[in-house]
Amino acid sequence: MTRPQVELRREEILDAALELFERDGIEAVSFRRIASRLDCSYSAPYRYFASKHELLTALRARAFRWIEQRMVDAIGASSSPIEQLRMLARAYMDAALERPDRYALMFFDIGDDDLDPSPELVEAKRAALSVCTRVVAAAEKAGQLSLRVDPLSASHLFWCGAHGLVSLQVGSQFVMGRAYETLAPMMIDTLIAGLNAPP
Amino acid sequence: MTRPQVELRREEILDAALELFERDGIEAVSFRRIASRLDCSYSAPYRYFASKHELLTALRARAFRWIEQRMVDAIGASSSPIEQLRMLARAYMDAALERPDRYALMFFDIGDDDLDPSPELVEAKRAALSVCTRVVAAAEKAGQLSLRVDPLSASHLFWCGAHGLVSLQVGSQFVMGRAYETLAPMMIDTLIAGLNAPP
DNA sequence: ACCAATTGTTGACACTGTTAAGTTAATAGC
DNA sequence: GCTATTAACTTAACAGTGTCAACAATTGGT
Repeated sequence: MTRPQVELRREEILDAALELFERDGIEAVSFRRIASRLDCSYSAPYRYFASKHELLTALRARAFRWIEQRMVDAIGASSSPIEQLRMLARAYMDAALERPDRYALMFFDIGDDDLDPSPELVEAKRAALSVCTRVVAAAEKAGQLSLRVDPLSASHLFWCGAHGLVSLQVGSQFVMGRAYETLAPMMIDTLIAGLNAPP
Repeated sequence: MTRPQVELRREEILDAALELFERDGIEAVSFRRIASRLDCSYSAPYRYFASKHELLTALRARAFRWIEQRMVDAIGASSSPIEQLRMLARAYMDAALERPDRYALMFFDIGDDDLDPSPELVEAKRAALSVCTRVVAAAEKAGQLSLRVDPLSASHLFWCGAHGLVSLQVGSQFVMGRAYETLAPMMIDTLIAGLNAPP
């Protein structure tokens, strides 16, 4: 039986890791468990991932591509840029709350990420953020958003606002006195209004 | 030699845990290491903390009280509520970036926090958030902030905005095209402008 | 068929959180 | 003062973990 290529094997390992993660959370992801699911020895995955950190990093890159796709799908449903912006934000937050563990994996894993920046992960993050930047720029160009600041900064504000709200909500980590459902559009609308306001 | 009270011993253990944490990060915090620092056996701390999760939770509560104090100190430097709001936000973000590991401990530890909500931690979070809420309410009462929404919701938006920005910056987790130093006041000013804008 | 490189296996090391059983020290009742 | 009780602590052990080194099997090229 011919063995699959390296890339395929990597994907197999990531598939197994993802299954474990989605089912039983981050603590269930271990080389031993992955190996038993793949019917190989616990040390075999080391041929493809130098460390657990590297494996989780690859998993995180996947998650960023996933949420990017969710945003891309969402903006396809409308043609008005300002409406696209609202739907993009909504899609981002909904995705995060739909899979809180996945979202936590993406952001709540401050390890030794400074070393070994993983080009794949950096690129996945950049691509996801750029969806937001493009829509903001389009909204400005269409005259639907008269930005006080440059489009890139503005898109950062939207991303930060959405991320802040959603990451405080994930795992109901913070008890807020107002419901997420009302705060989510409130955040986006307030940022839009603030960017439209005269300096 | 008379042994100290239970509360004191708890604090001793937390002190040791904090030292390890501040010096070598979250991975250095283990019952074994704490015990060796306290010259007791590795199992002794279990008399005071039922699990590692409980110990980390107590550490997190400490961190929330710390950042609350930073905010309280900051608002004392001014008497204009709207200026207090700006300084509070600044103090919050500065504190977070000054001690990124501590900030990560506060927020990036999605464990089994739903079970066992730890009244101490909940109260510490509530107290910290209420500093922000009070200042926002004061600014509105003083006519310096004409809120489109209720003060509690508005304070949530500020908190989320600051948290979002700062938590993407912590550990330079996200490569943004604009510097944090310019984004931080931009976020606060945009939210203020958005809240002041007519509906 | 042989060699080299890739891939997989086993054993081991040094850790970890956690529990159970046993030991010592301090305290309270009389 | 002596004892009974309880609290504090220690040791041993279990079931895991990431990681590495030595070894075996398998593959592909010539």
